[in-house]
Amino acid sequence: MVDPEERRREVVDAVFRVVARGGIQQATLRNVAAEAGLAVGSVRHYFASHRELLMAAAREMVRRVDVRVAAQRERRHPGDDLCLVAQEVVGQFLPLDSARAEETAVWLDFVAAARTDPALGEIAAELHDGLRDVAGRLLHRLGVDDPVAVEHLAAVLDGLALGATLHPDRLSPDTIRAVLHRHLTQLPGAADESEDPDT
Amino acid sequence: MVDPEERRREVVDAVFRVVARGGIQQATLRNVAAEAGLAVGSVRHYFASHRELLMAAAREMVRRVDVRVAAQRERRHPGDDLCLVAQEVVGQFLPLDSARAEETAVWLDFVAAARTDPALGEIAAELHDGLRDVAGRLLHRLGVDDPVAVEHLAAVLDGLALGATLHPDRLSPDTIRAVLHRHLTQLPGAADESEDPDT
DNA sequence: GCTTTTATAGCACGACCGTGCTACGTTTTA
DNA sequence: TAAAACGTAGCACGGTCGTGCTATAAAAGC
Repeated sequence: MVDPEERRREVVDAVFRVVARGGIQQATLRNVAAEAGLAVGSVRHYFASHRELLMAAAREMVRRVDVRVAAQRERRHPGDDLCLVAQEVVGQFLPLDSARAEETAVWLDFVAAARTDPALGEIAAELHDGLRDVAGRLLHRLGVDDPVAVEHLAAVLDGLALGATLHPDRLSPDTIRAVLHRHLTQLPGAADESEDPDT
Repeated sequence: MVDPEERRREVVDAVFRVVARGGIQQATLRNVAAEAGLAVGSVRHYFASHRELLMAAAREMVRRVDVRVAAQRERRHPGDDLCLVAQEVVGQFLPLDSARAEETAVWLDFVAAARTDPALGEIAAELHDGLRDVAGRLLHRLGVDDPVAVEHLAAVLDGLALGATLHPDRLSPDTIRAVLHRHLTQLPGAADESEDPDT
């Protein structure tokens, strides 16, 4: 009758809502089941354990980011201003609207939990690698190939996400955009051509 | 004959160790008491409730950062290379050695928890304001007064702390220093800082 | 038809939690 | 010296948690 795949997604969505509202420690089976409108036993029919539920949610987070990056890659055009494109791409990871603010909040809780949870840590590492990959590709297109620059940009993105999630009143979307613009326009070697003929 | 002040500090230290090892959700009264070598009732003699214990720990975190900043301010000399001084000051907030790595890990858990805990949130806001204050003062000394630059530097610091805490194997202290150096030497409007101590 | 699998729900157990309360030496005070 | 305060410890209660297990109705397969 019901698509198991969809039920799982519904439950994972419930996890996201619960975590966004009350933190990851509130993501108990009972709370998630109530949020999803199910009984605890029903949730456990789809997720064998609490841990598995949380890992599924983490993986879904990774998937959503991947989808977003792919969509952004589709949308770009060769004639666009590279710097503007870059801002849009990295903006996908930042809480510039309420939907992404919620996602970022969940992200923060998960990565913090990942520090002391090896299983989650693996997934968090995937997330971070993905971010660095995007940053690296972006910088390469801008003519910057310094690996330090990649870490630099990644740090700015993480820092902005963290700051805006923790203190949204002091780090508005406009300020985020300003910092982003500042960072991208100050890249050295962006205008001149230090082309690498290896690719 | 024990100094109550010192007992409290010992217990708070135990909190830090427990959080660093297993995350903030492991900082239960029982775990902290065991780590401190006390009974639960004894801990509760100094901290009326679990919440109060955690808030005391958070406040102690703020205090330590303040102490560190003050100490750094003492140490600087007028003739020093401003950029190097800046790196040292700002490095006080980053996990460049194991002690600070532990502190940063605890910091991450606390600020993540602060998102959904108003009491902790207030303390976390203090922390963030302090960081921005230091960043602003530093940039001012370097001849930069752009408020966006302050947010930019603060974001880099937060991002580096987060990245190094979550993935210490991929973001080594050397890399952190490189990113920091990169950020500080690329500041626009900063006078050329190399070997000209008498300005 | 009948049987097997699936979806949903609920109960009960053991573990851990914060906390109110009491007990009992030891130190300080009057 | 008697009394009050302090430091330390522990018990017990009510609550929440994950989870093993069972029940039951609906769907799927034969």
